[in-house]
Amino acid sequence: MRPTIKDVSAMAGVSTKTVSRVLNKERYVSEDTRIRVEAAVAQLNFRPSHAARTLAGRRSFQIALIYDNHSPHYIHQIQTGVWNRCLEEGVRLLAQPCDAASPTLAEEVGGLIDQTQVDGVILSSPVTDAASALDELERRDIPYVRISPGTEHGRSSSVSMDDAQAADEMTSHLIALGHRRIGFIIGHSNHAASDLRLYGYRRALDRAGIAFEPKYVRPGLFDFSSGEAAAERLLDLPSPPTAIFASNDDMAAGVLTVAHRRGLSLPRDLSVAGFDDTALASQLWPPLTTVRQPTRDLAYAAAALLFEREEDPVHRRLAHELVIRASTAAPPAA
Amino acid sequence: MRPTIKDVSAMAGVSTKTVSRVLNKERYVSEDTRIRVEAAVAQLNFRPSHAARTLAGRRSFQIALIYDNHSPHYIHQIQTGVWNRCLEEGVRLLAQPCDAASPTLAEEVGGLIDQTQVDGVILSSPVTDAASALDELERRDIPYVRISPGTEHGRSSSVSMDDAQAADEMTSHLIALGHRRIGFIIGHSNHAASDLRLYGYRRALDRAGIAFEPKYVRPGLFDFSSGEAAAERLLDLPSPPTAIFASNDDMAAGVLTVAHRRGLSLPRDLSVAGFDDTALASQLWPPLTTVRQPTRDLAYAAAALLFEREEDPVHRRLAHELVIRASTAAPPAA
DNA sequence: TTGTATGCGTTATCAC
DNA sequence: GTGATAACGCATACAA
Repeated sequence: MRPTIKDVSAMAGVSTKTVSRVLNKERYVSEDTRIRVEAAVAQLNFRPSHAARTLAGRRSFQIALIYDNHSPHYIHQIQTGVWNRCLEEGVRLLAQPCDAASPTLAEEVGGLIDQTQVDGVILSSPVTDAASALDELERRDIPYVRISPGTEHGRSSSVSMDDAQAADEMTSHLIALGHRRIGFIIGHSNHAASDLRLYGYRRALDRAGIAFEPKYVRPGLFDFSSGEAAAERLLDLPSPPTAIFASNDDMAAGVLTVAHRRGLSLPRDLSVAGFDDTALASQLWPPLTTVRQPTRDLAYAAAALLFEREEDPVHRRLAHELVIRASTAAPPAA
Repeated sequence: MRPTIKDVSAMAGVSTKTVSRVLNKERYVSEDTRIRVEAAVAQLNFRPSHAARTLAGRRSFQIALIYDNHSPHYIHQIQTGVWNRCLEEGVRLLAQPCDAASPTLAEEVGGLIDQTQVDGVILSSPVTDAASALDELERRDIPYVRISPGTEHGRSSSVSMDDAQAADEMTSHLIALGHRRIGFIIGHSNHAASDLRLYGYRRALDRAGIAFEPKYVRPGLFDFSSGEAAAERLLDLPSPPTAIFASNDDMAAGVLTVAHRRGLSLPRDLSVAGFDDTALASQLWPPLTTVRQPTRDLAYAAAALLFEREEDPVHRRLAHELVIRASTAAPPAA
């Protein structure tokens, strides 16, 4: 049989309450008894039952990570970051994939909380913006943190990077190389980051005194084929761009494919840049110039916020990092 | 306050035990009372507490997925497959990343079981082969299923694809195209699939009457750079291969990169094939010829096995599917 | 600093 | 078919 607190208390010669005190690191336990209890715990290889603790106390030692994202890499980064913090905290992680657009999302979230009584919830984009789900969490008064929310930044604790600034820097980098006709492929409209990245692109052009030309901007869906389609349109223009900046790397891969098909030599004939959303960049040929995103760190920070229950309702980590790789070059002399 | 069974029983005018019976779909409940109870449950939006059920009963309505794999895509497929089955079963999924080589793995697994009392465990490769972890599971007599185990296939229920057959078919395909000098890059030695794939390659050569040449076979580590290194060596040979078959797509991407660097025109000068382990294939240029793997389906089947508690101790799903894309071609006339 | 009595929300046992 | 009552393993309130 699994040992219980009773077994431990018997072996240590104290009451169960005292064992409980030691387990929960409460104060008012003499050094001496603490050591005896810990010895008994180790000897019996005792591990408290989460179920019993949940039922009797107010903690379940579990949190849930709710996500809906099509990029395995993104999810993996998020999970890893959150998990690392959970490990430090001795808390288990419940994986909760979902459809952010589902009409039953709120009910699913409510059910999750009621059944599991998790101590907190982490939402990753784009579930961050499902208002009905947030309502449900708040109704139950359960702590939650959002990663890269697109709306209502003030509504809860959240972490995010500065997408506009990152896009601005990448665009500025391309301008510094001599590019003047810079194509841009927008991300999926359900991600707020898409707008911010476009804004950063425009801001950099403005500052450099380059006119914004709508024809150089194409919509995309964050996937490979929309990147292909956008690239076809851009390269068909009478005076095509000498550089294309895609809002993520799946789309950038689409751009590369089109360039290859057209026999363009990269990066001589065309520079391709992108956000490294899925870590695909280094495996493409040529390797992409990308904005590397600190997704894992953001996720870790989100979990940290959850456990620390910081008072500050809005805690934004503005993090970005520009990584320049080999595939950008000055535009052709022409 | 959250409603409890008591609230439901009061509203339905029955005892708590009867409510419990309905909740657990036990027999011996009259149609009439069942309907009344279900109405009360719906009305109150009642959801039983997992913690209480775990404590009182013998089920926790949670299973754990233990994994250690560096490929986000692989993990994502596994999680998705398992999750889908859990959803049907009304069971929650605990994510448990780990280091399969850690000396404390067994202890971690034991702790997981003791604390959470999960109803079952799913292990994905390569954690499937950590004997100490399996010992721990068996000591606690908890059901578990392994996905693509490398060793001791008879030890537990497991699901896996037929790697040898798949590699055989791909190799045969290349031979049918006219290739005679076919390079092969082996996978990481800690994955049993690596050996099986090599075996399938050899078997196809044998059947076609082509001599096995060790110089055409290079070791790899399932990552991009080991694929690069192997390709360099293969293409440096006096009479280099006209096709290279890599044991996964990360390595195949490395091969492509080397080919591009050397100015080879693909697939005219070189055919490249691989196992589609990370779903990278379609995003490379040119797209790879790959063996597509039914990872998600395997994971779903694993979870199904867990819930069905099939008697058959060894249940191998032999599944594979060969997908031919545009990038293989007959070898150069030379 | 430590111990005792009580209850968390559900299932199990055994009676009716 | 249904219900009373005792667990389950721990934390809480309160007492000592």
